[in-house]
Amino acid sequence: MIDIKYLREKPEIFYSSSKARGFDTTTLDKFFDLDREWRENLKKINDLKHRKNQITASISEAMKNGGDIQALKEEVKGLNSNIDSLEERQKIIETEREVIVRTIPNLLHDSVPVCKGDENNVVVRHWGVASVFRDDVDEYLNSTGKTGQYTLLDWKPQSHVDLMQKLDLADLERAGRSAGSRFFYLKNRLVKLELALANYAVDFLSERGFNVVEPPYMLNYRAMAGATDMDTFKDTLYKIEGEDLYLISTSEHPIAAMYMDEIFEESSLPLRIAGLSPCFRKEAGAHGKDTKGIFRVHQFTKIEQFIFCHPDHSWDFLEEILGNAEAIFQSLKIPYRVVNVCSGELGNLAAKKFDIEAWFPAQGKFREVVSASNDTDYQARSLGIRFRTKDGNRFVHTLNSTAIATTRVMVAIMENFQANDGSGIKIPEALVPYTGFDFIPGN
RNA sequence: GCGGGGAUGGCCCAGCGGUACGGCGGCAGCCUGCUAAGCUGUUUCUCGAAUGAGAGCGAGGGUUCGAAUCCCUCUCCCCGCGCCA
Repeated sequence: MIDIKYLREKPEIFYSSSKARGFDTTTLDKFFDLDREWRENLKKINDLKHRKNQITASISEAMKNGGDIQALKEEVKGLNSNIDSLEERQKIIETEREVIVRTIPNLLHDSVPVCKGDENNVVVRHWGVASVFRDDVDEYLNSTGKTGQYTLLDWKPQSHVDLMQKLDLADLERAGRSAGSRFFYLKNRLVKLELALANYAVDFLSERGFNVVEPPYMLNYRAMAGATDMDTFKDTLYKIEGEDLYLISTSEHPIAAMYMDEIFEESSLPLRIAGLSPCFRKEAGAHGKDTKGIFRVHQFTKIEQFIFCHPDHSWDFLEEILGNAEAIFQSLKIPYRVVNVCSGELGNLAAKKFDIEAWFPAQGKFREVVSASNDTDYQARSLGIRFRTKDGNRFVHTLNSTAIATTRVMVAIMENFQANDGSGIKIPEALVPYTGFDFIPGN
């Protein structure tokens, strides 16, 4: 959540940031109304309590000296009923204010492009020589500022759905029956490929100073509410019936919550953590999009980068985690572009976000495979994660980025490295030590 | 799941109906040539421009003029027992 004190101090900054995001600023008006009443109420309550404390002390005194205390007792009872009713009102105000404050998005970084839809996303750079079918050349060039390099294909690449069926790598129909749409049974060498990707990402990040963590796959409300926002709750989280537990939608959340209410020594920052977990997502509102295959699914495995750091360095670390993700895709030889995501498309937590979009030759477009965000102190404040300084405790900054979301990367590999006769899929060289094979053949 | 013991400031710990003791660490200052030691003060949150006031003893209720302390419910941790891949 945002800093209430700062909101009181500099309301205009929050109004302009909210406007750029397309966030309804009447919410901010409501906050200030409630906050004013809250402070007035607090003053009254504290004055009454002060009086009560004085009387209580004089009762104590009177009892020692054998004075009369009946009248004093009556006065305290009167004060108590006043205090009770004011505190009841105060609780209501606090709850309402809390609900509102939690919806107020993080302040945008200056470099975030302002927009409504995703049209103003800024392409920062692109990498690789893409395989582009002749009909998709315009799309590819327009998506790379006309400077993207490519190999022209005169044959239409097959979709990953067709490839998986042809090569017996997944069973989607049976998954539909036993679990529902957007689920899958992975099979054979695709399972090995997934394990290889997970292993590869874990090794890659370990070598770059990350501690590897496999987190709980469920969180209680308090941890989840601290690590996420209401949009995530509404649209993506699965709840366990009858328990205070939610299935995680990314290991970002359990890892952020891992240090809930803790205080780091400054010397222990930055703390780099690589999270490995399945991710469960409702994908509400995604009807009609990517209904086939494993591109958009309710359950997938992801290796995530997470960093707790000193506030002065978080923008450097955003470059670091984005760089790590890029290095992974370069090592896999998957062409991609980096996008600076515009204000209207940002989540509430992120002050700035870069997406990496890989080129998918069968779909003929760039699509999101990585999201790298700096949440500044927003998530840390909700979770109470601080570090010690000689001038008191300050909130850390938190950052997160995908390293590898296995399903999407497997789709990218299938689409980019399929043999032109549909006979199989080549495995990127960097993965071969992990898979133990360099090709997925047909039967 | 059953029994027993716990949860107090950054950390350790006392208090067990009269408003949170002491230590360690941190910070500021004093003091010796430096360091160590020693001495003094300070150390959480909220409101307030400020003198200041309020809150805070795992969480939530209750009894009382007054609750860290007594009562009830819950959470988590430790030690046994049970169950278990």
